Amino acid sequence: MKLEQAIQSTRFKNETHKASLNILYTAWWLKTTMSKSLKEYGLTHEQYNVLRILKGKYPDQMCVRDIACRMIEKNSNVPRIIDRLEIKKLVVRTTSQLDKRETVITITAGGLVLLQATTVSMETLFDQTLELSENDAKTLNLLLEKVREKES
Amino acid sequence: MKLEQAIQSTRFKNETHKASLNILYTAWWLKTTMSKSLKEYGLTHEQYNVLRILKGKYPDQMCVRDIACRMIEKNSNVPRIIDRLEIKKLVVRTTSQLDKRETVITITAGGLVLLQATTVSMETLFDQTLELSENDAKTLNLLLEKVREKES
DNA sequence: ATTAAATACATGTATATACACGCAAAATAA
DNA sequence: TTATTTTGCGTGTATATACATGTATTTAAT
Repeated sequence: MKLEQAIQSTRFKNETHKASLNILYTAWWLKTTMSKSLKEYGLTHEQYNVLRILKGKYPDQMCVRDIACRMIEKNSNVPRIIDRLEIKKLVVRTTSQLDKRETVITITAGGLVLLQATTVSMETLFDQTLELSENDAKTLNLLLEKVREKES
Repeated sequence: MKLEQAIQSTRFKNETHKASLNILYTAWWLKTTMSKSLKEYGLTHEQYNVLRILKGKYPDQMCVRDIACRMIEKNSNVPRIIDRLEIKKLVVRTTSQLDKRETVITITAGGLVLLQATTVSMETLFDQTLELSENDAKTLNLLLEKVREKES
């Protein structure tokens, strides 16, 4: 679907303005599409992101700050996402003995199993849903980084 | 900043996978950047979106459903966003006489003035922050629509 | 005409986002 | 060593997101 149909608007100041709305809309669409699959595993988008980050360092533990700075959405309230993962026994919280201010998080065996299944489902989704050639994707990545060039 | 630095990850399955994360991160960045400016006017991202939609039809009124289907994020809870705009006297709610189920919304004179100032600020932000040529933006728009080709 | 179904909106719940504040521990300065 | 600042995390508040449910009104079916 074209952006014009999606948000029922045809008046854009210029192509850059349209691109901004297009990025926001595409991200919403992508998040929604992913969330539908994640729901089958009882995970939210943010919970999945935290589990993936933990797996990236596994079997090492990570503190909350390290997880937070790797999140896609930087203002995520990581302690509260961990609360929910802990209730589901997907991660374990411990106080660091080296620095007692730090809470260190470990993904559990159950967390790893669930994550593995979920990741397969996500990769299938990307392969089957995103109609991008490797070259198109490369161009897209370059352009998105241009958008953020003046990143603060 | 490159995506790799932003989310401190270098392991992407392929360029398409990286592009997905890049879209999500860029949208977050864009929303955050806009929100900083919007805050000066006491508006959130979603409130600004609703006001712009209302102005697009002004002086006509719009019902909640019409506003909702024009939102960038489709699952927005429009009645509650309108609650907050109404408190700030930026919009007025009335029950439609033609169909008493419908609530019709009108942007107020105050709403129009605030929106005008905010829109100028947003356009300045786009012009000064987004480093995209008209051609780059066009390519980006094409690629994003390719991403959503299999939109449900 | 009466009943059933659909529609438009409001409201409730759980989670997330954005941001502020507070506490305890650690690092630094005096 | 003591005092000050910084850091890491938890928690609180307002708003938003995602979804389910409730209520009134309209439309359609019988």
